Amino acid sequence: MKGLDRNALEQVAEYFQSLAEPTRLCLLNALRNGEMTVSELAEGAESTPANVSKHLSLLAKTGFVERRTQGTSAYYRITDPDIYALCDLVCGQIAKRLSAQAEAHNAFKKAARRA
Amino acid sequence: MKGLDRNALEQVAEYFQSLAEPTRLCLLNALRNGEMTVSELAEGAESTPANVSKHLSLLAKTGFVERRTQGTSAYYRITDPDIYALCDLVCGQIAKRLSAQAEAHNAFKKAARRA
DNA sequence: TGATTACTTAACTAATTGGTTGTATAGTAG
DNA sequence: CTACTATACAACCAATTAGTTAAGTAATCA
Repeated sequence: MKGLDRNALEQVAEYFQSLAEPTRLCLLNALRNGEMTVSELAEGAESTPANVSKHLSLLAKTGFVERRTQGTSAYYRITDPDIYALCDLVCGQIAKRLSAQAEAHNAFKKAARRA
Repeated sequence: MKGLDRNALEQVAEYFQSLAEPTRLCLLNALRNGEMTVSELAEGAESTPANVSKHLSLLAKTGFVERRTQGTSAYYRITDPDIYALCDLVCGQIAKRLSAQAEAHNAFKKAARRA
């Protein structure tokens, strides 16, 4: 990520955009355990099949998931498990921030006690 | 990222959302080389100071950058360089996809030649 | 065949967002 | 003080988007 032209930046942004929605993250997280149908995913995500289907087709378009049909059901699965490395990295970043916040909070309380 | 409640998912989504915009990625990329003023960043990103200022305050609010003023200028810098690990990981993912696409493209051409 | 199930998609609404423009603030120079 | 510079911010607009609703498609079963 050094000499990035506008086109490359847009690709990276689109990648992040796919992950910038709680419901989609929930779907990807559910798919950690293997492929699932739309209705199973909808139940797990506490959403409607229509909404989940829309999110899944976006994730399919951007290459995060793949689709397989069997009978009247559509099974979705993760294309490349490496994306979880990304999610875990982000979770680590957020955890780091939260602990930094906690530390700052403690420091503040300490200072308040001194005052 | 296993047992994630709605709140955690929203935090992660917000994190990704901050990175889901080409101009903001451009700013973060420019800040790899150290702190810069708003107008310097605006020039580098081929945007207006007002627009860049808005993006920077979002990045500051979500904790990606920090602000320092000197004279009439505002200098921004990266809070935690570890975010670049994330960006590089994403670039790697995208590169992987592009090469997969290229391979599929070649396979298609090969098949077409055979037909 | 008709009925049911599972999913997709189009149309719509409400909310969000990137960018622009104009105004306000703060520091600096004369 | 005024004038100028750098930045921030509010108001606004156009475009995008998450979610709902209803209609449409495809496979299964009586």
